[in-house]
Amino acid sequence: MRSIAKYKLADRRVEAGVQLLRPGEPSHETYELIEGWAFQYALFPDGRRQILNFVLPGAILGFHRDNDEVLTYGVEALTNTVVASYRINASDVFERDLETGMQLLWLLSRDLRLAFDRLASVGCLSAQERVAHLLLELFIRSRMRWPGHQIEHLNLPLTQEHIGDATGLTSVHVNRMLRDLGKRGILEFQYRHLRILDPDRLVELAAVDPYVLQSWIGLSVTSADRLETEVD
Amino acid sequence: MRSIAKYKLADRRVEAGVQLLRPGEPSHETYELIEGWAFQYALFPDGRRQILNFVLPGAILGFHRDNDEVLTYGVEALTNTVVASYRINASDVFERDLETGMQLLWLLSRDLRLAFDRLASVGCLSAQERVAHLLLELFIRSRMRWPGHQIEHLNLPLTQEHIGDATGLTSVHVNRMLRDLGKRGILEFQYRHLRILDPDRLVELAAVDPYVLQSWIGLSVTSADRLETEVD
DNA sequence: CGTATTCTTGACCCGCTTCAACTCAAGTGG
DNA sequence: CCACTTGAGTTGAAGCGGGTCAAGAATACG
Repeated sequence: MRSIAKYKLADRRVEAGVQLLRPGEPSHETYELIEGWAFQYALFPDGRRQILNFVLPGAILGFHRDNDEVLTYGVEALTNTVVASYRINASDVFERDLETGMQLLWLLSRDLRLAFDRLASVGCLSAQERVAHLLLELFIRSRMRWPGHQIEHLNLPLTQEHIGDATGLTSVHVNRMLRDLGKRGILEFQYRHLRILDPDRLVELAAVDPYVLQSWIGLSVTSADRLETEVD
Repeated sequence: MRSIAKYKLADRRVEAGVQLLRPGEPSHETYELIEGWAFQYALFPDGRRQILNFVLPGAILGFHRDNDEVLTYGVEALTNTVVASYRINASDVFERDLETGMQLLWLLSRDLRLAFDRLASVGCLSAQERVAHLLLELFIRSRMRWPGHQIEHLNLPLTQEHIGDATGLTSVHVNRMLRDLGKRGILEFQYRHLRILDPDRLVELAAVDPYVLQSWIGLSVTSADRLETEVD
């Protein structure tokens, strides 16, 4: 993220559970997630919540064309995180700076893909398939982001309630599905710790098209590469 | 769409029901929808289909960063349409052309919002609310696009099966919900013809946050404005 | 330690699906 | 002009997947 760094204001530590952005507020600030996990969500009047996307480092949050645009969804820190603030909007970017624009375009197109995948999952699949689908997605994105860790073994900072809110299920039923998946020897998820037992059956159960899978891997790899340049 | 016009190859007539882009194929061509309706969809091995987005004129379809990228979703013409073909990719755009890049960024961010809205709807709402939500969205987008027509009266080229595939319901149950909505005096939808009977109750039933509604209106208006420049 | 989340499990219930039959409109060709 | 076809809409009956409610167990945390 070399190019966007020009617009940087400050780094900030944000604790788990804190609302980075709230729906209904005007978005004056644009954030980049530097460290940790967060998620974007939509809220309904009756209190129901839909998790729209889980956010890993490198993502840009709250970017809009106009600074006084009102946010229609929120962002909450899932773990303790570090975020960078920027003062930036679309006109700034494109008048001055191609590289940044291209990065934003790439990030947006990745998020759109992920949104489409989850929409397809929630709209078409059974409860068990949806849970499998989500965990597979997070496993792959996380693995590509931090390739150093042990195979088929991963810490996911999620409660079963988060999984429920992301898949359109109740946490009670998520629990049953996780238990089933364990009994069937496909995956285990306990104490925020995911272990893939049978990758092939997981991919099949999650009804993930080979091309979709490839695109997840591809986009995550590219994302990591891209972020490497951030260090220098 | 003045700036993107440089990359234009040809206009093409496409009949209703034709697949503009198929999942699994490499995407050599980028299209702009000029006239008519289309929709983007994901397909599962067992034949289930999720409609991801309904596409109105002005949208860019099949745009990717690499020309040999494989498509993970398809596009089908809903009515007879006219599309323009372009030979273009991300590197082209940004190395040469800011204005086009900005348009693409804007279109992508609009599509992401719509995807998030539908995801929230499918994940959280009841069958009746989902149907109301979808029809309200299409009503507003269509109305903003073609503002000339009669109030609260609109032609939507959808079957109940399309509504079902977009909302994650069966067409049978969509039928029952439409019937209910009619009896309750909220809206009528028959013979591809939508009539809003009680806008206020519709907005409330669809659980559309005022800010979301505002953003739909805002983005559609802006879209129309933007597209106006296409003519000159 | 005690307290608060989170997880787990069972019993019951309801919204939506499934299956199936029938209606209705719009062609199409003899 | 009517018989046949085809796709969409309509309605009912029965079953099931997932929700709801509730109570208890496990784990994290101060």
